[in-house]
Amino acid sequence: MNIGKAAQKAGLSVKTVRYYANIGMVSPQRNTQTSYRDYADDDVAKLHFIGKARRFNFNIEECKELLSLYEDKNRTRQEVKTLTLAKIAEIDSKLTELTSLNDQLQLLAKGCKGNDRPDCPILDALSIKP
Amino acid sequence: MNIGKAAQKAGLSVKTVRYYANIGMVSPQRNTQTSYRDYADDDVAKLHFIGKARRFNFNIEECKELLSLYEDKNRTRQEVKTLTLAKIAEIDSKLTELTSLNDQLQLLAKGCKGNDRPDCPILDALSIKP
DNA sequence: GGTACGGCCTCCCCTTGGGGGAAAGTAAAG
DNA sequence: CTTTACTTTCCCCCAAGGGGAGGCCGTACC
Repeated sequence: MNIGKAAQKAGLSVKTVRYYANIGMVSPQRNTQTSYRDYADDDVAKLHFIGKARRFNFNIEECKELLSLYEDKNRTRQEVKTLTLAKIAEIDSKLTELTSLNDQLQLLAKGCKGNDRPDCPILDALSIKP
Repeated sequence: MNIGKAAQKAGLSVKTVRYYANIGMVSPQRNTQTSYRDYADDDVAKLHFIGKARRFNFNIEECKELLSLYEDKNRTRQEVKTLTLAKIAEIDSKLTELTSLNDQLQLLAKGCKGNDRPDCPILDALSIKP
């Protein structure tokens, strides 16, 4: 099937699917006459897999790894689990950082009356030297 | 003072400070002979302010707004507080998203024994169509 | 006076993960 | 046959700088 259909089936944009082809992540056959990309069901399954992994915050490089594990019948669960645990740790650290940021901003906002006076404790806080 | 000293005082890299000058966020005087940038204490204070706001996850455009409020003696607290609350909401939504992601990955990892068997519930989950 | 070293300048390419759009070929429908 | 929709390649764009080349500038040292 053509790229438009494949993209639609996989729930991705045509641009995205073409990008994945360009970086060699999902390489469809080519129609020798028109040079249109020709996606097999198997390709669409891969695209779908990648889309889901991306939504799980795996980046392109990690998606490539997962995909090669997905295609490798000799893979072990260990390899996949390691990648997943690393991703969890990464998200955890991001969560910690954002939570702390949120707390600090909440404190700032709380200290500010939000009226039309020109003095502002938020700006003051941003001005203080470390 | 030269850019190196200014960057050091503000806790930023020289590249970053030069970038801020290029986009017109902090525009130092120029030495007419050497064309070296010449940072006043006031410029350094602004750089410092920006650095802190960036660490609070404000992006460049938002930093520009905050900076203009910072420099505007007629500003109101309301404007600053509005920006801050918007940033809090943004971070909140990111937190929600990441938390949900984390939960789902935890579930996947828990369902996987992580041994050397080739079948893998994580990959299976990524393969399921929506 | 020369020279070695470090700081500064501009300019250009690189990053992530695609988006937007132009120019041109192709397919399907009226 | 013409219009419209789809596809192709190609190029530029985003944020927020990082890395490095090639060329001035200034100073410390011999």
